[in-house]
Amino acid sequence: MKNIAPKLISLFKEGYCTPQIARIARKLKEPSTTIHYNIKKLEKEKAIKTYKAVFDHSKIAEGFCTFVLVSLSPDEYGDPERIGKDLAKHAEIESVDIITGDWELLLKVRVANQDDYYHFVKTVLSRKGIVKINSLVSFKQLKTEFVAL
Amino acid sequence: MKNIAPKLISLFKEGYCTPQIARIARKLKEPSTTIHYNIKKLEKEKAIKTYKAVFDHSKIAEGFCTFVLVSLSPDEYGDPERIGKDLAKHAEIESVDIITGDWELLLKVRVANQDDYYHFVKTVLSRKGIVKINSLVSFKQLKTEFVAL
DNA sequence: TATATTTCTGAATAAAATACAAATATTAAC
DNA sequence: GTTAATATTTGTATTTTATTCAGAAATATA
Repeated sequence: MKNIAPKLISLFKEGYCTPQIARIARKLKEPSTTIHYNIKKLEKEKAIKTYKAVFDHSKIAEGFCTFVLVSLSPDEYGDPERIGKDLAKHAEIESVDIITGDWELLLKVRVANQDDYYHFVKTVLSRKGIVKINSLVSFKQLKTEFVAL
Repeated sequence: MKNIAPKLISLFKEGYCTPQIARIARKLKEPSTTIHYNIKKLEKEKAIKTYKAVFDHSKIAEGFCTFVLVSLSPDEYGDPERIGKDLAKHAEIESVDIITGDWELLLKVRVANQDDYYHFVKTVLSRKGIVKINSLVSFKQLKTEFVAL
């Protein structure tokens, strides 16, 4: 057994997909070359960043989803981007936003279960620069990445 | 001029994309039929929900992004799913989660600017069932949908 | 060990994407 | 308002890719 699925999931999270030009052409009742031209234009303008898969995370061992409000220490406060970009490297983190209000960062995190989340907090979020976090656990997701579930 | 881009964006938000089997096969150095088999299996298991595009939202008139904490009225409190599913229908809403803690719902919203957001709050979020909201505005997005920006 | 089931893979086929050239439409300059 | 430059649309030809299918190999089950 080659166990290809995990490699596919990893590739599909960020890309390795492509538009279905012929299908779109049929749907919009336009020539496929016209659709092709317009898609390439959007790509050239960098309006489209990538094409990717959306998963049912409960089926790929990522059933536990949380939003994490992060408070930074005074010395990092002025440059949340540095820590944010560092956190963004982790595969468990779906999104990183620098936000207004009482907290500096908002993360969306996906792991398999509560144990794994505890481990994630201990190893990734317990670090210099982060002084406090507040985890909002998602009981149920009704929509993700513009896709209704 | 046919103005095809908006239609493409609309289709690409939820689907109309497909895996690049040949490219993945080259990358993983496996026969393309093997890759094909494994992808179809993931699809059959419903682990993959869809294939879609990820946009640079600032380039498609969705530059203003907020996270909205929502508090429901006591009569809706027991069934946040009803309101949540209703909200999920709106194209401006990227995600809807039912969460733990002081708030019942967490929305991720994308519109063009602050004016449009004000309009969105007035028309979509000012409704029976929602008693209070708290908007966290995203200054800068470092990662979205697992894609670094 | 025998048997069923799943996974892998090459060969043949069907479908789709892309490159190209020409026609049409839009915009800008004067 | 005319002309020139630029952008968009679209058909044809070509290249690339996905898909089907049958059988082999591996794995699981009895």
